[in-house]
Amino acid sequence: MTRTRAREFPAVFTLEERDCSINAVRDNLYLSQMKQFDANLLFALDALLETGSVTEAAEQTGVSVPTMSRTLTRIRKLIGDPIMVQAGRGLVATPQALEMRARLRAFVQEGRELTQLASPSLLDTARTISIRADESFISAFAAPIMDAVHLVAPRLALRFISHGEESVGPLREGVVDFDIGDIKLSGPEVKLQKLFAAQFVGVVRSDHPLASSKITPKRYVQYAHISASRRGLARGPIDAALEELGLKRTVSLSVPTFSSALTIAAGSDLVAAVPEHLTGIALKIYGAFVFPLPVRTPSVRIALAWHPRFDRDAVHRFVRDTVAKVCSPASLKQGSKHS
DNA sequence: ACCGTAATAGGAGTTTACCC
DNA sequence: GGGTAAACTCCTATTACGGT
Repeated sequence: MTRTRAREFPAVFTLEERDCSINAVRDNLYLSQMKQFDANLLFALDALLETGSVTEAAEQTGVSVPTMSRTLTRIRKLIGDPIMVQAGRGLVATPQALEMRARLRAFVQEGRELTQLASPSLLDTARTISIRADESFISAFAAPIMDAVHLVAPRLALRFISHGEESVGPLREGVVDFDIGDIKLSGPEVKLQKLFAAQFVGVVRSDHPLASSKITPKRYVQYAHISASRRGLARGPIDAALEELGLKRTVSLSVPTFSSALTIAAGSDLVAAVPEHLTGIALKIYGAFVFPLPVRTPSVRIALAWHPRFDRDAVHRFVRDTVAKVCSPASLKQGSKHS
């Protein structure tokens, strides 16, 4: 496997392309050269030719003088030429070394560029990151996340897609970079980071009669409700909590998303319950009245999930950190206050 | 196998002693 | 005083050795 690759890109491994033809690769001589080859030798030789001194080349490359001296010995053996010979206190390059110099420079330059490619600057990275999230999360966080991302990585594009069926497949294949929501996935193929615990709040239009005085469970059930459920379910944790108090609400309308429930509630007599992170939008855009639910409902743990194979990816890490910052409880508090 | 420390070898520049 | 050779010093490369 490795040998096949070496045959495909022989020029990377030696300075003499003519000796690295497919025929030469088949040659035992080339294979024995491959065994001795170390790309660092060429970086060292470049420093030696540039400085004309073992001492300075050692300093430049961060090794001791004896190490550089031994490296020069290895280079001499590999190339079969003295490469640099004593001239007074220093060394001078042999004609063969001088002949190699220009190509060596190009090799070193290319090597440096390649290693820089491995750790790209976020400023220059052009890439699209796909995030699968619930629509309420997208409404509340897509814009602030994008703003925070673009402060550091202006060429990164974010693609939010609606929350479909949860599975590891898309994460593994890179079709989806992140999954955000009440993640049920677990196992070695999923990395999780908790973002926040989402509580539900009630929303009505600003001049709704419910907003005129203290909202008790009894008053809460006196008005017709709108429920948000992707699967069209009219019953949820709120109904269960009310039932414990011997109360029952009337759900007159059921819609698939929290955003539409919010929009409809803000322009009707209906009472909606939406995740707390939509409070900002409810207040700022709709001028709605937002209130704590009069019954206790369990909070939903919102987490960020990704596949371990992207764990060390610099862009992934940056987006993860940014999402976590934007969604931190401190940011959420500030966001609600500002709205 | 590779690295660093210490010792060694060798070349060049500087200083000093000696001779004219 | 000036030129020359020997001694000394400094710098650099190499090698031996031990540690990781």
